[in-house]
Amino acid sequence: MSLQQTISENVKTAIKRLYDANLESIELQATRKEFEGDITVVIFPMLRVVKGNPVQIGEAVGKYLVENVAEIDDFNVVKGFLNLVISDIYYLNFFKEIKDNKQYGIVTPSEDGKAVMVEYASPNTNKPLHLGHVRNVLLGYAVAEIIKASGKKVYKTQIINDRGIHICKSMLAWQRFGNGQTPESTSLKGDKLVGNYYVRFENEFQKEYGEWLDPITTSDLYGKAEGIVKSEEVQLFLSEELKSYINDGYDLSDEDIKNKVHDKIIRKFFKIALKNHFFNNISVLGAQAQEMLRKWEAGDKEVVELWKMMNEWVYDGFEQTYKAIGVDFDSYYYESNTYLLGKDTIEEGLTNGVFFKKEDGSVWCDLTAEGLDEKIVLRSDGTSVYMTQDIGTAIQRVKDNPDIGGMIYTVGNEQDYHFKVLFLILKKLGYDWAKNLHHLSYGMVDLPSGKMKSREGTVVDADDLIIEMIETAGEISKELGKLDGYTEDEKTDIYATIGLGALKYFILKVDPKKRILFNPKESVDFQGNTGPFIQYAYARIQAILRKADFDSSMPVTDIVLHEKEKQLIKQLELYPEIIQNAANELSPALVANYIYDLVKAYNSFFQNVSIFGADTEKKKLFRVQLSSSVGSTIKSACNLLGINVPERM
RNA sequence: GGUCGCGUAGCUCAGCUGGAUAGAGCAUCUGCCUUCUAAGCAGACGGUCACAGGUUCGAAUCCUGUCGCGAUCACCA
Repeated sequence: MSLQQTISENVKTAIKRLYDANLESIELQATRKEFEGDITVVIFPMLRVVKGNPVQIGEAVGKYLVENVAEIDDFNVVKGFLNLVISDIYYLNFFKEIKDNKQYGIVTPSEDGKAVMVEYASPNTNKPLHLGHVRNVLLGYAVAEIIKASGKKVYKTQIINDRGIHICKSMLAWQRFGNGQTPESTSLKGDKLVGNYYVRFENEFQKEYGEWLDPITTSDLYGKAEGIVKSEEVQLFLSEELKSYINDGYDLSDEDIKNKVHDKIIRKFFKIALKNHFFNNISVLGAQAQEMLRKWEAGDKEVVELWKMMNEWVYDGFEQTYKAIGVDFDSYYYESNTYLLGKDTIEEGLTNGVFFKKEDGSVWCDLTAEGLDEKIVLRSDGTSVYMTQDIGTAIQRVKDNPDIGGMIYTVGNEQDYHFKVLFLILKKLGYDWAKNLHHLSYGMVDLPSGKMKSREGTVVDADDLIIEMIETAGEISKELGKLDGYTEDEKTDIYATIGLGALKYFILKVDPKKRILFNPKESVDFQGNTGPFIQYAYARIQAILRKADFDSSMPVTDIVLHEKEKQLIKQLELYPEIIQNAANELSPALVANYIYDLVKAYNSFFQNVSIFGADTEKKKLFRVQLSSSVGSTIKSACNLLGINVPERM
């Protein structure tokens, strides 16, 4: 029985004996720093069944507990709070139990238990990975590790969006302007090379579009747009935009200015509204890209070859990035393989009434009863949509891994609605695992200037970012000069550990739901609540352990604990619960914050309590053991976040 | 407009299923390296927890409304 349970039971007994009343539950909390004690019983809730003064009740219960519970040494009552002082013996015994357990806090998955599949990364194969992907990958990986540590089997997977018009754009640009360039011939990472051609396509297309759009008067634009855009949409856009012009101080009572502003807004509107129309119906490049997609779908040999070649380049590039970040996958699913999946399921669903067919032949799912809209699951021409393949892929994944009991999708919060619908449909289809589907929804990573935009060149490239972080770590390290005497290779390793640690912690310490503001100029801190702060504490502990070249394995149970030592043991005590909470909440931030608290407590101990200068041998021994235990807990928790710890820094 | 999420110190964030005087880091200011790594420690300064109601012995936390920011509402993925 845990101490918390013991206390709860005894409080109940005390209330029963003293007041002849029954309590269902007892509220316990850690005692606040400014009061004496370790665990606090909150008296207020008891007032519902016990009539009386909370202070008097507290006194009475406290007295009972001290007399009847061996672990409780003393008590005090402040208002309605009964603060209990727990004996050093309890903490020393607890520490004795965990000090040699390298797996402390981690639950080994049972063989026959259900597995959880975690999907993350999910890149398109036309562009390199950027900061947004970094958050995705770090979150997904960390959540997978945390769930594993909480006692479940985990599969890590991703879905690669390797087909569609966006890929054809890069392919076409490479074909037309590439002159046979390859990653080898250019010494570029494959994803970067392909990304360059995607950008090239966009530039060429914009040129073409601009030429078509520019010489035309606004009245001509209205003519072009007939039947494509509704006039209400134009008006709505106009009135919204006008507001911002008025805010900016434009004087719209002046006819001349008014007309100019109107003209500008109308052009802006049509530039957005007609883009798809232009691409689909007028653009030469657009027609070529679409032709390429048709050929790909028809299995045209040349196109498929090109597609395979360029995708391989991209995959190589991605693998390098994943490796640099330090994440991995157990399986890969490719959209080109899964996009046709799900159709059979739709057919089945039609016969048993989950879906219905409209006159034009398109198939829908009616979710109005659940407060959502109707959702299309099959086009009128019988082809799949996004939803169709996600249904198919989910089912396929369970077929591939029959022990799957649930899945987690790491995808940005812009797709909240999609996953709500997906999970609902899978439930309606009657899969028992559908009740255990979760969308690990996270906020966007934004820049001070707003969203990252590739056209404005504000995308923070993942590889560049990693290199920058490592360089910064190197510079700081050199300034401090603590790694003198290490080889260049060893130094490079340590810089990478620190730079990546800073980046990972920076991203993971924030609640996934919240959006992150990333300022490339200020970049990531190395001081305070940061990755290096934690790594530094670990490195210091290792220095202590290196110096303690004597046998320190003997348990110590008969010393008086220093306040800082007690704090540390209490913090260690929390670790198993933190892992379970983080797994339930799908929140690596809980682990990150836990490590931070643990490290703060250790640093305080380290600077205020002398380890080798302890006044008795036993205390010295104990402090070395405590340091060791804190060190391995830091390492263990950092592992859950994918953060490495250095032996020295 | 409908739906979802967010709003806590100048900035970046904690604050668990409601509990004591709302906590950290950065920034600013004070101290501490001839003793175990100062990427650290000890301290000061800094708050109408967006706003208004409600539930409660007790609300940053739960409920309702308002405001602000973001996302989403395709036979795109």
